[in-house]
Amino acid sequence: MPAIKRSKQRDAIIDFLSSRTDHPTADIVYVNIRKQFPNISLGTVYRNLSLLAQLGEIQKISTGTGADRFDWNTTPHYHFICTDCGSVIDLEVDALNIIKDISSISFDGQIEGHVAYFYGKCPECLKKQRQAQ
Amino acid sequence: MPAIKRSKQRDAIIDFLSSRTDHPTADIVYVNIRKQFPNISLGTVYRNLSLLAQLGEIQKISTGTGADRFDWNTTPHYHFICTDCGSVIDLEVDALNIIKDISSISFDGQIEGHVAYFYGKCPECLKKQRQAQ
DNA sequence: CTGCATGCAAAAACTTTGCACCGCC
DNA sequence: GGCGGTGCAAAGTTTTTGCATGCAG
Repeated sequence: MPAIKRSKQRDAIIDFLSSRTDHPTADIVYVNIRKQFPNISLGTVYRNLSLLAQLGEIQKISTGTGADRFDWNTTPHYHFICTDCGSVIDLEVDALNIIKDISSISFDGQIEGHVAYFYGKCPECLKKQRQAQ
Repeated sequence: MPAIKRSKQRDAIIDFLSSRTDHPTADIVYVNIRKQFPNISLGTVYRNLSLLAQLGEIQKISTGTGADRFDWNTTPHYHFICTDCGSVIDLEVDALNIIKDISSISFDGQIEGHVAYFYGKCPECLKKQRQAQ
């Protein structure tokens, strides 16, 4: 594999992601990095996000609705996706329990990782719903 | 919401899905249904798959790589996705354990459902890997 | 009849890629 | 200078949608 050289654009992408906890899409990253690098291209953003995800420096989240999102928080945790507004929120769940469940699975293949998404209504949308009644 | 009328095309899609356990993509459904309805359009396939998923009659699986897949098996179960060949395999895990974990999550929103994907190498690819060595 | 479902095609949404150029080591 | 990264644009992939027509209830 080719050597990896540092670049200002990639640094800026990491900086931006580390400043957010709301799991931005590639396009949101692009729009924001443009404030600093007006000439950066969407292709570069995608290339770097893919690279960083492969390196394990960020996490890619496929919500199943709309564009993929990216999370700088690589510690084991899970995601909640609001079915009303689409926002993605970190969940603190003890991964150990789920990992214990995995070890009990009878499966001939080799399980190397897992992701879990929880769906429902986020606190914001719950509040709005109650107000509307 | 509008009333739902039965259609031969939708019936055929359900029939096809119920005959498979390999979680076909919309395109695979399309190609196969065309044997029976040569004039069916991809749009109709997508419309019906979305509808059925909303009704809870099938399950949509966003693997994060390539097109979404659809599963006729709506009983609680999880999916294994092979990182080598992309195949999707049903996993028999006791959902109750995971649901117990969920109830212990401290979260102000309302969790209504969850999905989990497990990644790794499927039995087939493991075998090939061993043979190649 | 009424209006939902379909076929068709265009377009939208999202992501990847080829290529020439730029800049770091 | 060599090689990886970038910008730009084109193309690829997957999914949605507008509209006229067809068919179920």
